[in-house]
Amino acid sequence: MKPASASNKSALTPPANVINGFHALSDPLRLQILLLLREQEFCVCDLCEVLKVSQSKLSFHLKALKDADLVRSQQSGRWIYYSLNLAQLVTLEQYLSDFRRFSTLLPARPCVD
Amino acid sequence: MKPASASNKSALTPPANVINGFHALSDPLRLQILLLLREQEFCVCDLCEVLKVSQSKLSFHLKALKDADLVRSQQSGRWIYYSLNLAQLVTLEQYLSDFRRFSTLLPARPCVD
DNA sequence: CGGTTTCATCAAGTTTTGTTGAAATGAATT
DNA sequence: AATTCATTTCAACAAAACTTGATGAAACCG
Repeated sequence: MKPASASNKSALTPPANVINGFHALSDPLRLQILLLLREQEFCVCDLCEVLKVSQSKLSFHLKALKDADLVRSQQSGRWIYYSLNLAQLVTLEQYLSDFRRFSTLLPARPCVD
Repeated sequence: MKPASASNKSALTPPANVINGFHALSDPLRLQILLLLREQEFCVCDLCEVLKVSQSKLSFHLKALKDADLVRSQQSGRWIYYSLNLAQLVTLEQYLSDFRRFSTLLPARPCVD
């Protein structure tokens, strides 16, 4: 067994959905997809045309975004429409904002009582 | 019949520092490093011990964080202290918050003519 | 039914990332 | 200047991510 030492404060493993989320955001094409979806839903073939990429390539990246829960898909006849999942974006935004909130060091902030 | 394709307004390439930033955040060890730096500066050897990883491995990830401008390093004698760069974290947070602000689709919004 | 459209998935190959241990750098100490 | 300590860099390998072209499944149309 492991002693709960005082220096054990922040050995927390970051949540998987956060890791996956940031990874999904770390690709230019995937970010462009998200930028487009910000304005409206898109089916795959329209995204292909707008972004000028092959369908299988797009499918690969849409899967990455979906696995990261950043987009949702919804079938309508032959088409599959992708849309943003704002909730997950907010989750990631929150995670980043917690860095600021819990940080003891603020940049160039004078220390006043 | 195909749905009307959207206007080509947002074909913007996302900025490199954003891409690099999110990539740097997409690794568990790197996030743990940032979590530690949130509380105080650390030299490499202390980080090694706390995180139980080899020095060269840590060095690799610190370089990734530094290239992404998420941390700064500062030499003091033989030691090199790493600290958070909150400004870059705020930049990424802003980028995410813009998704919300500029999004026209709110979740669970009914479609009315 | 047979053919076409839309999309996902697969296999094979390529590129990028990450890991490891050893060697190199560079500042302090003796 | 030799040695020690903290850290980076390197080379070799392993693992993961990405690309490409082909194949397949489901929805639709005539």
